[in-house]
Amino acid sequence: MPEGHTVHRIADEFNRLFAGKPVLVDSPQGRFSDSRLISGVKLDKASAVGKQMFLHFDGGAITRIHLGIYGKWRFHRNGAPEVVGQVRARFSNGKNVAELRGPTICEVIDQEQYLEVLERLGPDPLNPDPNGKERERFVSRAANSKTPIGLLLMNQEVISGVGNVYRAELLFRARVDPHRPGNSVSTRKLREIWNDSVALLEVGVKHGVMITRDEFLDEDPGKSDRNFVYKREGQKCRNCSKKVVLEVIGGRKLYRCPGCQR
DNA sequence: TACTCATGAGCAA
DNA sequence: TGCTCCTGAGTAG
Repeated sequence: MPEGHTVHRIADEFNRLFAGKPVLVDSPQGRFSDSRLISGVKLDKASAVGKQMFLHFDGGAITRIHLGIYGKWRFHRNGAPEVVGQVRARFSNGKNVAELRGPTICEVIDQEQYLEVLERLGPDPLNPDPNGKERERFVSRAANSKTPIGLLLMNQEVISGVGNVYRAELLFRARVDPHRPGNSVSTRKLREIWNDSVALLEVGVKHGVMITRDEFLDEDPGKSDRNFVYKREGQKCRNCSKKVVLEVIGGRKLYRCPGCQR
């Protein structure tokens, strides 16, 4: 499930399995011809910003990967199995293998292009923010926009790493109507949303699933009990018993409680 | 087996 | 706003 927490977990796994050694890279499907530029080169480290992962290779080349809605990674820790299906890219060091399927973006870029990508991305709640500067970047961008807060949270230039599930859950937890323009939400409330996103995404990194109900933050209760409103249209709100509604905003499904989020 | 849907985002109109 | 990219899981029959 590729919201930001997944991408950070994958970057961590890449660092564990591949960092510090040469990596062989190929493209069984043939659609990642840039693989020849990095195959056999040492991987310095993997990093993640929002929903994008970057593999930094010795010599400066960087592989940028964005899973999009379909993309998936599969890791094998005991050698390379036979390729099954459409594998865009395969990373291997003899012992460990990572297979990438269906990404929106898989390309090799240079330092300059890397900085351009970072420039466009908003603050990531999962990255260190010792002085609160990243939080204030988010607050400032949201508080100066007339765009509905429900759309702002999906905009990776405003906050990176939040997707459709966390968007719905963060707004429910903050009791904010997704239709409210960003500039009508108090900065105090925006800070609360940011702080909550940090907490929830960290739980997501820990468990590998998106748990948003306080009573289950330490243990996954299973798919049907993890969330307040996401994919619960027509069911009773867990807080006020009104029925959760589903509407489409910006082409994406938005779940909210009409009782709690006025 | 066939069909529908999805955690994303760029682009044209 | 709607279309498109592209893959796989879930579901209906």
